[in-house]
Amino acid sequence: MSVPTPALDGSETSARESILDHACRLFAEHGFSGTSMRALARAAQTSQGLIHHHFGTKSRLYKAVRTQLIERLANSELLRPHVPDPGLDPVEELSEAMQRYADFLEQNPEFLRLATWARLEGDHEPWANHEAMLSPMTDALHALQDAGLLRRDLDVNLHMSMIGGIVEHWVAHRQMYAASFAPGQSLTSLTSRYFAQVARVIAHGASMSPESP
Amino acid sequence: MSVPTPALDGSETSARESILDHACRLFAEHGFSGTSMRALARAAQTSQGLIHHHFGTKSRLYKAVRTQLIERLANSELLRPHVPDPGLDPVEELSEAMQRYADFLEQNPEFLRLATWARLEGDHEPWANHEAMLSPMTDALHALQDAGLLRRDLDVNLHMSMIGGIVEHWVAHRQMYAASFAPGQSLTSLTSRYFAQVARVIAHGASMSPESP
DNA sequence: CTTTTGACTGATCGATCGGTCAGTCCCCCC
DNA sequence: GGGGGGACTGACCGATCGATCAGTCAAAAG
Repeated sequence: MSVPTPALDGSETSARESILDHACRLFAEHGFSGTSMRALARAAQTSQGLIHHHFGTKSRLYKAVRTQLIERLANSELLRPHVPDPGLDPVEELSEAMQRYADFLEQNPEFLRLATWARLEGDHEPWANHEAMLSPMTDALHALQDAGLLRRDLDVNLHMSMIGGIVEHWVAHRQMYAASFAPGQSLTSLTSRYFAQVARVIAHGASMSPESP
Repeated sequence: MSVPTPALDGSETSARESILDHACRLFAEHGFSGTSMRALARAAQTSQGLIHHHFGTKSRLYKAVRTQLIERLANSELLRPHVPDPGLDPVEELSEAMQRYADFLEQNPEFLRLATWARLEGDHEPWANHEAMLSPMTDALHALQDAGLLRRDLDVNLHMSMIGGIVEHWVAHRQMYAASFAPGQSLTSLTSRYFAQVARVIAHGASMSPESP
């Protein structure tokens, strides 16, 4: 157990970590049943037996990949408390929050893909502690309600689901959308245009409306 | 070619159609690489050789499934022009439009799943004629803009992407969301609550605002 | 009748799958 | 020096993969 070949001051990646990284990439790319242990061994430049030596079965390796990914998320700056710029417009604030989430998903593309594979493949294992992950965001929305910046007749959980869904859906489908109605255009500029418009609509629609029913 | 065993007045499904239907179900359930020809033959109560006799390779069968699904979509009531209820509030109108889309996706669960599998598996074949599919909806949104019911500074394509993304994301993730923050609650009632709230926010935020910038 | 055509089956192919295992190597401890 | 333990390899196992093929059978064509 413990660290295999006590790690050369951690500067060099061990074979175990290399396997884990390549497994993450391949599982995200081709899914569980689409990734073979032989292909993984070839990618990680090791033998197939060594993978079983370190992780046992393919399913256990898959769980190890998921566990590592959850840890990466827990330590990411995405979940660190965010101090909002006080001089920022609520619309810009929402737009930048969505952009931050989108940036994280872009820079960690395995996240969305692996979560989607898992959902399709009926993997109902605990992917992450959703409540702990989302609670800071729900707290922030509740604070907005208390501050009179968010309509009180809105269910915070549903509102957060909507915003998160918009971001995830865009990141997953942006290439298709860009090719469909903005060919040749920069993907990042289209993305910022998208979030700016979405934030404008949502922030206006969800703010304390001047016309109360 | 033509019809295998001229079809008993079409009342009984031929073996070929049975294979196609079961293939659609299995591909949607387990994906392309997760579905074996043997499992399909077992499900369709036929032999593996017959599948190859009718469809050639597994890939060709997959394409046949997709083609059949596209035809089903083209003939569905979803793409038939919808006459809006003139006495309906814009918020209710939007809410019901989203609910209609969600109902279609619920009643044809293979659609969303197969499209998601295809996207993950890097299937860049033409899934459907997107422009033809979405043009009636973009036309409707343009009409709303001309009628002064939709802000003119909104890109119609982006707005439609947002609404469609919200619906698709909800249908795909509703069980997870329901289990997360509404356990034991009816899924349909939560869904209608969700679309009602989302429509309220979007319709207010996207309508000609009393406060113009 | 005979011939032909196409749906259909079951056995079988080579390749690849996940997983196992004996054996080698090398570092560490006594 | 010697022995124990974990990293690591390559050959190998039975099972399953997609695909093929000879052959059966019934209906249509001649």
